[in-house]
Amino acid sequence: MTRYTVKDMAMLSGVSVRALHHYDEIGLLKPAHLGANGYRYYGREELLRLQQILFHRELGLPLERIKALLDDPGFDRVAALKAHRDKLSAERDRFAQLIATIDRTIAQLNGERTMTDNELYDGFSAQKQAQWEKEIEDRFGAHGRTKIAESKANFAKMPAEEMAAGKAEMEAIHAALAAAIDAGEAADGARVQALVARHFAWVCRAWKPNRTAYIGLGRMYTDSPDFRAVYETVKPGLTDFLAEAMRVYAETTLRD
Amino acid sequence: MTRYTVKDMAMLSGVSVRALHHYDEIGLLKPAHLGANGYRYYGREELLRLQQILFHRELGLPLERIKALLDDPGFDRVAALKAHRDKLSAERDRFAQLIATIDRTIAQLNGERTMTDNELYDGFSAQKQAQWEKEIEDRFGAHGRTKIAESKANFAKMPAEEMAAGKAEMEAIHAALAAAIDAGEAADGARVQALVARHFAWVCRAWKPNRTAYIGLGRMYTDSPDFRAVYETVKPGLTDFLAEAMRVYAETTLRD
DNA sequence: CTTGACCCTCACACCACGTGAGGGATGACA
DNA sequence: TGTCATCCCTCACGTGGTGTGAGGGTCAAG
Repeated sequence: MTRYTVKDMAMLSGVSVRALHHYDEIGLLKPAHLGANGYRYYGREELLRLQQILFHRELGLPLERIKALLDDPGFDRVAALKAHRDKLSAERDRFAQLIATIDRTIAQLNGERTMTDNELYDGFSAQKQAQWEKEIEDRFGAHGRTKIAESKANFAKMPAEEMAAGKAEMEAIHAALAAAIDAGEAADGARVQALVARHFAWVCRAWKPNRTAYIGLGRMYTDSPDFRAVYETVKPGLTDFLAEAMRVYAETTLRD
Repeated sequence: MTRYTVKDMAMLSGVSVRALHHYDEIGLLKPAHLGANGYRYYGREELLRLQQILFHRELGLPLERIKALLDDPGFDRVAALKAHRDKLSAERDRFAQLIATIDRTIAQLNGERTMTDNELYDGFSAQKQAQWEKEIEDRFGAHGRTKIAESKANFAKMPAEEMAAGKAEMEAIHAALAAAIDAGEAADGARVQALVARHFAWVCRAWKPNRTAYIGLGRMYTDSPDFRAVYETVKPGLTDFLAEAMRVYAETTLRD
């Protein structure tokens, strides 16, 4: 029977020895056996549990909740792992997207320098237009895919803590917009416009649109069945409401 | 002149009011003006800085470091973006690794489950599980406690005929290479080169490459995300280590 | 002039560990 | 048989980035 010491576990898993002590303290991961010397000895079962713990921790769940999850007798390991897999691959896609955006931004910064010297505005604007269109395609595809994957999974059941930070922000905005609709607020009202500002800021993380671009994004929300499906599940009427609010925001605060 | 209160900033950025207070306290983000009433008022400048802060924070930088970065007058945007890019791609790779690990775990768990139902999977999963245990034993287990170098030497001497399947042989080589990395051995060292010879023999089962072809295979390992994900799951750094070892092997013992 | 939603400053609580002190156990080698 | 390095333990305080009040002032609308 394999017997791992704390150091072994630490090396195998990458967590610190102190963390393992902590997990023992709070009852999250107890050793299989305690030696007469007081040493902690773990087995294969504990190694697997630790792996589970780490996957959950990766997604930002508090240890207490992880404990509750793993100790739940109705806990399905494979299902949990598959859910993890989906979330991780969504996150990976988001990172890939951010990387692409950064690359383009760097290229743009470099291009801007030579542009001031050369004053080749035409080619630049055409290039930028193409770039922008491509960006929307990228963004659109990834966004829609992750969203649909999420709603296809048990979106309603998912605890708030399990949301990744960026997604949580988007969700928060959607929820606030839905609440605004419920409260009968107008799309051009101050509160809604503040939310749209937040939405704009969120979009700007990956891509900074000008006035027409932002309006175009809103129109894309309304015209695309995929997007519409997603938004309408959050709140009926949200799609058109948001697009209209975005139009107002763009026309009052953005430049072309 | 736009004037944002703490709440405005909080809503726009998604940060809590408390966090803004904290950022003020530590000098990371100070308000543009303080009202006679003591209220914090922020402007567009601060909003932009806050976005920068959040971007860095998302990558896990401590606030102190973010402050130092943003306050550095010689702050190079392009360099910062490139650093971002590197970190993001590292994160993306790490996610890819985790995904691969999850897939393997799921396969393992499924194997355990279907084992009772379907005997076809039985041999496969048992083999894989045994292999996994063996790898761990070799590196850290109570059996091979004598010394890593010893068990590795035995491993290296083990004739290929004793291996049940080609897959097992490959996995054994990977495990031994991982152990070599742990032992701090060099890619051009004798032991590692012996392992690469074994790897070369394995490759030759299906296809006999010449010098450049074998080097190219190594480069393919490093360049292909799929390959990289697999190798990095076995041991971080294994991909590049193996490729380098292959290059040395090819240049010293293969012809063109 | 009230009401409710803001704002402020303390100040203590929290999580998931890091860090170090002080001391025992183990095992390879001289 | 000692020696020395490397493990192991507990105890306990420190840290970062907030959350969560308490206690009290400010502001805009009705």
